[in-house]
Amino acid sequence: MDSTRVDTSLGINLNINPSHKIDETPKREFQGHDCAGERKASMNQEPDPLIEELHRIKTENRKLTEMLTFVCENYTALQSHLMELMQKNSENEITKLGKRKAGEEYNYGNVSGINGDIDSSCSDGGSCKRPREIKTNISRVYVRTSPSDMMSLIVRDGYQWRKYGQKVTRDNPSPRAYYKCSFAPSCPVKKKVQRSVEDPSVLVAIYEGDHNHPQTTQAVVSVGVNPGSVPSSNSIISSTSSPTATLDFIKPGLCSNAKMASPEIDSPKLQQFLVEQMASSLSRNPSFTAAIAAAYYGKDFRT
DNA sequence: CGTCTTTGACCCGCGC
DNA sequence: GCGCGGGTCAAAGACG
Ligand SMILES: [Zn+2]
Repeated sequence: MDSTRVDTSLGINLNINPSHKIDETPKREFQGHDCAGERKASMNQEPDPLIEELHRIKTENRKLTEMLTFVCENYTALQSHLMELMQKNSENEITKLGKRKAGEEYNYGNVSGINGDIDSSCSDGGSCKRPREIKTNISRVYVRTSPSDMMSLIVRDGYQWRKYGQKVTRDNPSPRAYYKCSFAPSCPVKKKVQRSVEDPSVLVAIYEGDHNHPQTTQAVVSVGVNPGSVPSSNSIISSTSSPTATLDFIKPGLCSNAKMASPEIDSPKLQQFLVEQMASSLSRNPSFTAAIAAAYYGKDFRT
């Protein structure tokens, strides 16, 4: 039950309640052990208030768990966004010469959707054929695998995929696998999975498009508590202090779809508020970006 | 028997 | 035009 392991050691000021009620966070209930004295005091009386309080604590605990799940979800999404920004910065600095060499080291990131596809209209007058429109949003996810499935090239993300190709690429000794969603053609999502050049225990999954259906296997959006149903437990590399925080796979693009899966978490407006707040808090901290980069490379230089 | 994986062939864009 | 590299197709096989 260490659902508190994803602690916000980054100093993120998470105002879950917009009305600054953060002071009455039920830390006391969360600790659980220190309630002994309190319970002993109330043991002399009838057990009704005790049960009542227990119930309340249970509810609160569940609420907190949900909130934690949600926060981690947003955290992952934000991280991907940060990767995107960092990649853009790197590309600007590196310019374009030696783009193949640059691609080896700086191709992490997340080109999520809104790529400025300006000038999609045919300015040329006549044939406006654009066979490869990039309207699908592409997201890149790094997944650490256990050394046992070193050659499986499988990322368990809750969806069902059908492999339709595998190629050996130029810059990477490990092959790249091509997957389509099993719901194709109704669901046009594709993904590419390849091992990282730097760290062969890290899989790089590139997703294109959004699913228009729920996940086929549940028990994926679990935080901290791993139900053990996933044998090849993949874990996203996402933390600054510990090299691998086992946030099970959450795709940033799914946040819009996942709101039907978690309808009780208030409103999407609050979600956006949370994301924005986290973004501002994180982007204000310059060492965070460096730490993220370090975490993505599996190294651990703490300033 | 249906579904998924494997794997060589094929296609297409790009640089020369 | 040609070669190269990345992406996809589809026949054959594996698997349940
Ligand atoms: Zn799908």
